[in-house]
Amino acid sequence: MPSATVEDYIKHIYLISEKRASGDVAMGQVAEALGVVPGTATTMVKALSDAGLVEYAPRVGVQLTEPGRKLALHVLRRHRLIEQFLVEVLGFDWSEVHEEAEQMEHVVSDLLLERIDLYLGHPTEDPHGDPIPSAEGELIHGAVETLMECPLQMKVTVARISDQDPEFLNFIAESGLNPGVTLRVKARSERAESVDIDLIGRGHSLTLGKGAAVKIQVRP
Amino acid sequence: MPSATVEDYIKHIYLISEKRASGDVAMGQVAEALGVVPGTATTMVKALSDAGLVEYAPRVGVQLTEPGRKLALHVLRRHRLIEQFLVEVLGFDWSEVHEEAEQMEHVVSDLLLERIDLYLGHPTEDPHGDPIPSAEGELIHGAVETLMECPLQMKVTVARISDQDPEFLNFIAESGLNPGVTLRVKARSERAESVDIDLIGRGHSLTLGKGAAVKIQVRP
DNA sequence: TGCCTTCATTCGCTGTACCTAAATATTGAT
DNA sequence: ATCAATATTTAGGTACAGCGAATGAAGGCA
Repeated sequence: MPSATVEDYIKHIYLISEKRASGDVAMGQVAEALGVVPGTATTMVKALSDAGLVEYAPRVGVQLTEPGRKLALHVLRRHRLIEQFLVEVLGFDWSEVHEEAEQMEHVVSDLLLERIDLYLGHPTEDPHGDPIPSAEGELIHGAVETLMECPLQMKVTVARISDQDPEFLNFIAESGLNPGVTLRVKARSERAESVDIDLIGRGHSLTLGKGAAVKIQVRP
Repeated sequence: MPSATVEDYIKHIYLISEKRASGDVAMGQVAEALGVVPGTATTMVKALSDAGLVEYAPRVGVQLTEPGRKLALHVLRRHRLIEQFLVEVLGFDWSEVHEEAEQMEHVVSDLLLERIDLYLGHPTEDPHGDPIPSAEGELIHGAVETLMECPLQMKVTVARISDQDPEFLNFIAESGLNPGVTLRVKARSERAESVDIDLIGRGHSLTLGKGAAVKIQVRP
């Protein structure tokens, strides 16, 4: 069984490459995501390569192999199902479940995971709107755009908040921007790096900076 | 925060000394319980001693200090609440929860633990009848006797099964000896090392060997 | 009494995962 | 085309938790 460290590396490499869309993930990114110095990441990634979980090209970057991708999705499934369970069943706030799930994802057995999945009725998304991979390693992620990209004036629904920082998530909740809420982007200013949005139903509007807006993903 | 290894050592030292009632726990027992070679146990116990969790007398044995006892009870609380949760909420069989809890007990936060406790309505016993220590480190264990000690013919209730082996627990369940069941010891044979018991209500009786009988604890 | 078995301890070594510091390669700017 | 800044790799070192073998103490028994 892979160690918790190996699972963390694979998971983060997956998450970065999912975001960046380009083939290779730079070692600097890996080190940064894992909170280790670059040298540590290099050593570890070489070990992952020996284990057949990644393909590693020195001074170019790293890329998951098929077994690596399978493992990443499995870890993500554990993480997201745990988060959903903590919120739905044990009354946790969505802003406080990430750290807890981060620990638990490395110890829950497949048996427990499937019981959780069953108990929750096979959910497809976690509390942040992130898709939950199936037990077979399939992942259906609806086409989403950030608030910086979506068409102006169109009625859209918040699908996903791509950040796990409790502070930020609390801010989102206080602003009424939880997944499921519908809104419209009224205006966008490139030079001010801000967007004006209108919360439909709620009748009030607010302005977000670019940094926050790119973390909020919506679908039509 | 203590490592999972430290928690395991402290927990097992507590469990052994609880059973044996004598002051010191021999190093051999510790090594055996942890599944390590004696040398490893010696090294680790010395480290625990430096950390103030145990009192260690070379060639005599080891004993928990007050902080050590606190930690042991805290770990046991985690373990037993998790077991109870898995059985009560997620429909696990009591014979299959031990291994799962063994892993989870090292990662659940205090916050999560108290939510579980609340969800279950502050249970005082786990599925095996083992008492659950309070958050403050108190442990109330009702006076119990094994089937080898309790008075003959007296109506007693199964309180606790002191074994975590799934095979044995399945046997207990199949025999209808789960905690809560009432029975009467009809006869005991010292030379055959066996006891005849009568399941009250169920109307049928069975014979157990000493090895099994000492693991079944009852109260009047 | 002295030996022998049992149990415990010490010692040297392994693997994992991390670090710092130094060396080297790449890239972008002049 | 060269050089400075940035990124990456190598080298050497630490802590933890384990193993196996050699060594040491303690009690039982001839």
